[in-house]
Amino acid sequence: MYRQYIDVLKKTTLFTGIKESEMEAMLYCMSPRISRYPRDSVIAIEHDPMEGIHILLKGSVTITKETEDGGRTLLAKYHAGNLFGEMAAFSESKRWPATVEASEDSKVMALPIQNVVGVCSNSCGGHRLLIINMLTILSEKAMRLNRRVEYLSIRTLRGKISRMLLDQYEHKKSPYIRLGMNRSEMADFLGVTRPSLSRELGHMQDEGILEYAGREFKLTDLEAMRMAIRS
Amino acid sequence: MYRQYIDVLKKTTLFTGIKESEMEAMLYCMSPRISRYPRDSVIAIEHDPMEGIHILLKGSVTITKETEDGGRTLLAKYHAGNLFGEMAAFSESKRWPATVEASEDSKVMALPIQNVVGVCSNSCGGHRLLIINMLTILSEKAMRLNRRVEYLSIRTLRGKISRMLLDQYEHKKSPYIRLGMNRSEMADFLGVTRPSLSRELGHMQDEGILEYAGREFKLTDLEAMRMAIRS
DNA sequence: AGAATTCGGTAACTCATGTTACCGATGGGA
DNA sequence: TCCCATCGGTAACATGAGTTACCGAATTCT
Repeated sequence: MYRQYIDVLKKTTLFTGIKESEMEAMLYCMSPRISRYPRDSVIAIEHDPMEGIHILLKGSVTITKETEDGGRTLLAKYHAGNLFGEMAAFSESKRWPATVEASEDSKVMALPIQNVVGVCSNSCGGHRLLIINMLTILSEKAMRLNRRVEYLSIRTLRGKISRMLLDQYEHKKSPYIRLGMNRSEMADFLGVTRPSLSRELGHMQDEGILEYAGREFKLTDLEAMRMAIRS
Repeated sequence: MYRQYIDVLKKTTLFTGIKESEMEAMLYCMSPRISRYPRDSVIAIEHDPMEGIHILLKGSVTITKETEDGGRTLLAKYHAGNLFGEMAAFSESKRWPATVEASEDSKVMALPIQNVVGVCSNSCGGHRLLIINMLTILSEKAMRLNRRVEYLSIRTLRGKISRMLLDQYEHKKSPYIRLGMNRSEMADFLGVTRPSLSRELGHMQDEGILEYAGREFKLTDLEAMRMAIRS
């Protein structure tokens, strides 16, 4: 019954380390609810109570948030194999912090949290791993948010840019960096406007601190970038 | 052996819902490591590998982070009954994201994460609750960080102030608000400088949007505040 | 009581960033 | 082929917020 979904489910970090053979049994054990949503239909509305964590089996969904003036901001877009709602599912309020809509015909698997953390009647061994994975997912999410807070807390635009690129540098150990986002997204991520970002990048290139073209960056003066971060 | 610590441990949300009678057995089951640290000694250094989640049994600790220029920023100060290290303990890297030092003579209980999520040989019932609590703690942390990102992403200072106070208003349903922080901390939280914050608060008071004295605020024009947030 | 420290308001000045608007390059669809 | 949308750079201008410095009030220490 759930076999057809195993390939998609393997993509989520929720099941890393769990054998395929175990997954089907675990799914039965957790009695997921699978729903279809036609394109542009609403999956959940901000403030709605939520029943568990969700895995997108097919299609894609957008996460949006109402702004004060009635507009919308796109927070994220997820594709098949992505997990969502995990942050709020275990929180006190258990309410959706944003609105979720299907941007294509989609299929979603909802796992009630009691069944995720619950005592497994089959006492399946993978369950413990599942919980560890869940903890890891939440930790990583918190760590990412923490990093973002650090970026946003830097007061100068040059500092923010430097911090972001240096982090990539530390990670890849290479001065050649390819970002996974376009300018608008980058500006958004750093909490500045796109023209301001473009201008500052231009200045930094003029000063020989870095070179760039589109999403490709080459860091040429790491010291200058480190300087820029100093509070 | 662990009985003496039960009163402190009850303060942490990690044990909420767990009976005192069960706690002692659970502690044995998790074999915690208890260490003493004299005042001003270092408990953990940024980037060190970590072995688990930590509970402060006695004393107080500071969490600091090195800035690029060799200075330090105080991120938090914890007291007896506080949990720390929970975010990184379950992350991929399992390294301390900041430095922890004892600001008084302190006693710390470290719970290795394998024992926290591990299969309990006594199959103690509280263990499941413990794990749920751990998930809740991480979720709440992520939610708080998320909120902070929202504040920091607002471009205008007036917007940030408004958002922060309106959130309190929604929460308490009262226009009379008492903040749990002083001006410097508030400025830091919003990612601005203290004089800028003071100035803007002054302007808002002049315009009759709010009144304040120290940590006490009275919101008089909610509409104006909502206006200010509009991206 | 006097001194030192912390806290918060204020003011003058500077400048970094937001705003707005326009333009060219690119690429996909009709 | 033309049109239209998206993306990113640029420029002029306005302004919001950082910087620095000072001051008084409240609090704590000696």
